[in-house]
Amino acid sequence: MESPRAPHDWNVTPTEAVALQKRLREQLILEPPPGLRVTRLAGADISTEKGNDTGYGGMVVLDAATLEPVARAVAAVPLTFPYVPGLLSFRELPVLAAVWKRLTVRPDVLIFDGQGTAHPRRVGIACHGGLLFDIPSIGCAKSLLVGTPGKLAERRGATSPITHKGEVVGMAVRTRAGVSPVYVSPGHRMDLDTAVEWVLKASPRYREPETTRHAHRLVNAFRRSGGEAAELEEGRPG
DNA sequence: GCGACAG
DNA sequence: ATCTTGTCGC
Repeated sequence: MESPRAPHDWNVTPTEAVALQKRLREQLILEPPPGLRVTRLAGADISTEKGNDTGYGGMVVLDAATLEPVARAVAAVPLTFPYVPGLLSFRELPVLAAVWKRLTVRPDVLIFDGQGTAHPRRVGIACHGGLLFDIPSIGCAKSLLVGTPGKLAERRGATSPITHKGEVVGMAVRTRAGVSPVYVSPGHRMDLDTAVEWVLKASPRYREPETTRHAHRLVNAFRRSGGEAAELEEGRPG
């Protein structure tokens, strides 16, 4: 008997990856679990360096009320898939899956650095990762892959739908007044409104969510340390 | 065919 | 994403 969310093989070609995305898309649940209570938020990211094919990944779990780090984990894994626009998850998720196994404190929502449904086939890394880890997830990207947002006010909190081929696939969200917006879209077990709500709550001061900022700093420190986890695994100021 | 193209 | 110093501006 096959599990509803049996992990698939990562050893695939770009053509096979596209076919897999079309199947994964059908498994997406674009609605949050009834009565979802978010007490912990987490951010995921990976860092790489030019002459090295290693992906240094990390995740940081934050208390949703204070946005203070409560747990973290890292993992260094060889990268076997190239960066291809639209297939980012096949390059980064093998690394994040190793990190996820080491993360003992489970978050209620996981925010990815990349798109959710604002994707050519509506299966960005946030969707794929949400399905893989079976967790409510959000895609929060710094730039667009597809779609066009309408004009949005300069004040923090302003939003404008991102339309692609006649449908709303995400939302441009101004997390900081007068600064470029971030592009938010639901991953899995999530809807657009809830995704926007949490990205704004997680970004009280800077353009990017604290989840992403913490994860970004963690993986960069991890990479520069040459893959020496050591103190990076336990609580340490960001 | 041409241009666009998350990280 | 990464390679990289200084510099303009609040």
